[in-house]
Amino acid sequence: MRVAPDRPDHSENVGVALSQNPVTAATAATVTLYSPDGLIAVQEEHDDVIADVPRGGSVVGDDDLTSLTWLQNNNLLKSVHELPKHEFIDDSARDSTLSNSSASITSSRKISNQCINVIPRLSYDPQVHVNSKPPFSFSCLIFMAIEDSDEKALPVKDIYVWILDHFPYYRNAPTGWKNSVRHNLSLNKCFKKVEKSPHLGKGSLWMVEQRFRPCLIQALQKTPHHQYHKFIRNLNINKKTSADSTNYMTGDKTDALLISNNDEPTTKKDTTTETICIKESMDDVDAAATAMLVLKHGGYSFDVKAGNVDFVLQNDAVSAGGQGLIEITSELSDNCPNNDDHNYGYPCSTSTKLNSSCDSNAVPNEKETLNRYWSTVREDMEEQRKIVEGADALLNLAGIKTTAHNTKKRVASSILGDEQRHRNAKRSCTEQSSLCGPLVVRKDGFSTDVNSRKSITFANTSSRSDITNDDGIIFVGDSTEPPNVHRIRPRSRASVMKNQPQRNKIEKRRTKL
DNA sequence: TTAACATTAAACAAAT
DNA sequence: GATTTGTTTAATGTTA
Ligand SMILES: [Mg+2]
Repeated sequence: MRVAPDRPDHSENVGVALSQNPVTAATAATVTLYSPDGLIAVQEEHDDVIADVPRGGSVVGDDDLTSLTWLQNNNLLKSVHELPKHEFIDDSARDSTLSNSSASITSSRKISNQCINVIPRLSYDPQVHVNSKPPFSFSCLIFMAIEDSDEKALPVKDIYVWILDHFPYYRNAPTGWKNSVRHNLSLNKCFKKVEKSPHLGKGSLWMVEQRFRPCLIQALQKTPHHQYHKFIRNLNINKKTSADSTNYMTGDKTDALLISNNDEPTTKKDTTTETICIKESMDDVDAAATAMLVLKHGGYSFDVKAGNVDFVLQNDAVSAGGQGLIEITSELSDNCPNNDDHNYGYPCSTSTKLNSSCDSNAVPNEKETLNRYWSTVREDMEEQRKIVEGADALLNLAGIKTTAHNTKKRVASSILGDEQRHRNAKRSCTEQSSLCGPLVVRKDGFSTDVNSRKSITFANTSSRSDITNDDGIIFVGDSTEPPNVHRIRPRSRASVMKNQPQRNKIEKRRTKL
């Protein structure tokens, strides 16, 4: 008999989730911008500005990526206990804060008369705000836990323990979170299983898949209110962690470890040219070429610095946007292999916004440090570029197709593009259509995602005789791959109904007129 | 509005 | 046999 997951009633637990959205407000703000060439621009803007007011007086954006704290600390070795405990304002306290918020705003920021919707920077302390759900996603939590371990690997049990230790919220949370952790470990490509010797207990160890590490870092950086470096003892953002296989094999506790051999960079769903290239080449390319291929395509040595490198080259003239942001296109983004379902794709989108403001709490010679940093970054980039070029040449000689000179990789294939268009066009129609979709037979092996709200879009293609047979079966795709068959599920009634209030509203207004 | 991202629940199998 | 671990599907919420 199965025991249903325990779901304690926590109706009395008045937990407050951190707001995910920065509060915006019309303000007059002085924004200090730092760019790679060391230029400092001071902007006086009347605009909607993120009301994220830092301690210490200057304006810091929603992440510290460009702050010196971030750049300088290869080893962001901070204790969670360093977190201040008094500035966090949860939603319950927010209302009262709003009325006198201007008192909390530092001198660098003048609040216009109309502005009321500003709250001071939140400083979240998980040890104190035990009723607030941590702002970190499960992947981030897992990542932090693993990174914080000596071996850079943990069994699930220890991941639980780490999370409980660092985020006591989960002590009283519904037990489902453990399920979520396991779910995430399992589904998320960023985490891989590593076998360990049986006598070490049940289950496997879990590690971070190196090539996805930058994505996880980026996800951390994007976490609102993140202070992740305070949770991780040794998050070395500039290097591939040394604790991959080698560290493992020699570690005290783990000398019987074996790296699982099913941690291929590709899964059955992985249809990217990038990974396909790698997979196909493994058999018939010599080791050197393969290594270079890995180097090139995987970015497996992949690190934040590499990402920044490209950013510099691509953005020699970095422009400061009107919102106090420098918009960049980072190679980091492109290198994050995140296009597959269940990549749990970390926010490695095509463009990344780095908040370019600086923290006045940073060390005094920050400008110099930044300049130094960027110059080494340029050097590194040039070196890397040469290696990549070499790899391309070698691989082309070996008859391996590369995406040389194509840093913008994985542009959606035409098939996907078509699908996308189909979906875009059909999804809205589908909402009104029958709640019972036909059977879809996919021949192309593309998305095996049976998420109804994606797949059902094909239902409306039933009017197309070219892809629909008499049984109402729809065929999609034209490759010779074995078909994936699934029955399209309808969009749930609840989901459909969700849009109802709005329609009513519109209708009401119309009749009023 | 949409796809992508994320969370939660749960069924189920295998390992311990 | 019970519990833990791991995989998978489903439903739905959230974000850009
Ligand atoms: Mg995984």
